[in-house]
Amino acid sequence: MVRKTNTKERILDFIRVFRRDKGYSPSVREVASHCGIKSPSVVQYHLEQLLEAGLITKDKVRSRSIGLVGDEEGPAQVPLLGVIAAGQPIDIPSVDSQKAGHRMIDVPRDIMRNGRKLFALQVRGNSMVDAMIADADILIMEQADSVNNGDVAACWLENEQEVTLKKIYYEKGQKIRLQPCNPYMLPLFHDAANIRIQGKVVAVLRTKM
Amino acid sequence: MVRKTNTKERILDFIRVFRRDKGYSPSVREVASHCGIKSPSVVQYHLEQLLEAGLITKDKVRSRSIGLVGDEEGPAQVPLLGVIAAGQPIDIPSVDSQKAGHRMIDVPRDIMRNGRKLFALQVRGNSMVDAMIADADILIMEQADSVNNGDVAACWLENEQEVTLKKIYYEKGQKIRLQPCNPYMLPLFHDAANIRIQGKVVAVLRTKM
DNA sequence: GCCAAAGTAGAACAGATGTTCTAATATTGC
DNA sequence: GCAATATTAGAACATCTGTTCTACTTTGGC
Repeated sequence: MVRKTNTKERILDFIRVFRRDKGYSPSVREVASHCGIKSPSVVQYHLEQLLEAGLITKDKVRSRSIGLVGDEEGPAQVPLLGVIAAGQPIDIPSVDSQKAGHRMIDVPRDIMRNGRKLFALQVRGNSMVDAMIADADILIMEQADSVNNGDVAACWLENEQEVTLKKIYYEKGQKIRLQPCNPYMLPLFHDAANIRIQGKVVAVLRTKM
Repeated sequence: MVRKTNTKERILDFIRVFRRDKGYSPSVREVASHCGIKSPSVVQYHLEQLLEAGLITKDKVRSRSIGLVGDEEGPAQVPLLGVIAAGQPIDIPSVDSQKAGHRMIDVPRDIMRNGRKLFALQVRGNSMVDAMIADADILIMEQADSVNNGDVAACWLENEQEVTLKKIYYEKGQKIRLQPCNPYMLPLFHDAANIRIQGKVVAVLRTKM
């Protein structure tokens, strides 16, 4: 099966962007069509379970009556947990503690998908120009110990004692290919043992120009 | 006839409470029923006029697609007006026309300050790596013919026939210094006459990693 | 491999829904 | 009162839409 992401997640995501975009909910068949599903009954099948799980609301028989729970309102913000620089590992004090006076960073709504644990780090220095990331940029990251091939991740390199931001590809023989985001630069190869994934980069914001 | 309030007002009021209550819009016949109207065509008749007057939005044929304008505290979004690439000038079709089916881009709330006319352009190609901007990045821009020293602007270079993104510094003698955002790169100098400012870059978003 | 469970596809149906057309009725300006 | 305009009704239609049912395929545990 090629499908990587969960069908229910894709459905939720589609409903979210559709609603945000159009102001009303998609029909069952529109969901099917945009999520690569061939039959409305399949959508119905998943909607019933999402309803049971309390993730959506929905009136019987009413068209376009799907609602998302706990979605709207409340500004889209993530806590700024610290600084990321080349020479020091990321110290994440526990993402949940947003109570502690962390500055909150405004982010685009559409990256706040179903309860992902997101946080922000501010880049210090110019060590990541090879990842097209400038001094003072804000990285929006998701907590993760491991990532999928092609994801951009923040990695701590044990031997080098430094943080780097690269696309991750798992290769044969416990090797990991670190591919710079800048397409003009060449990849590095490391032993998996040398690399500690510290989080997955979801977005980059540059608002101070 | 006993009807005291205007029919259009009653329709608008009903749509408003219905949406607030249910989270989606009523159907034409539901409007009719709750507003004491006997025929869906009458509702259609009034909806057309409300649409013309710009008081509601509505997609043709889509059920329950009525939206109220200026109501619910729209999410922070700006219209994606087009593409920006090295070899072609930016063609901005008029920032106001957000009605035309432009895709709307979610942006951080805090960049939407005091009614600035913002729009978004998607970067195509890798011609702006020197500005730390990657392919597919989203530029959030503000309409502007001129900028202040140090602002990052999109400039059209007449002689070279290309778009570039640089920090702008006005120097003596009608010269303009174009300073790359990448601190490792050297500035260019141009005659002011060769440069047409096309907009000021407010932010850069990179959400597809 | 085997089996149960989960997921997908397709068809079919009843009712909902937006739309259009024509005709009737009410309102307004003169 | 009269005519022009605005509004309302009703019917009819094509399509959209939610729902249900059955059958088929994939997945995961053993």
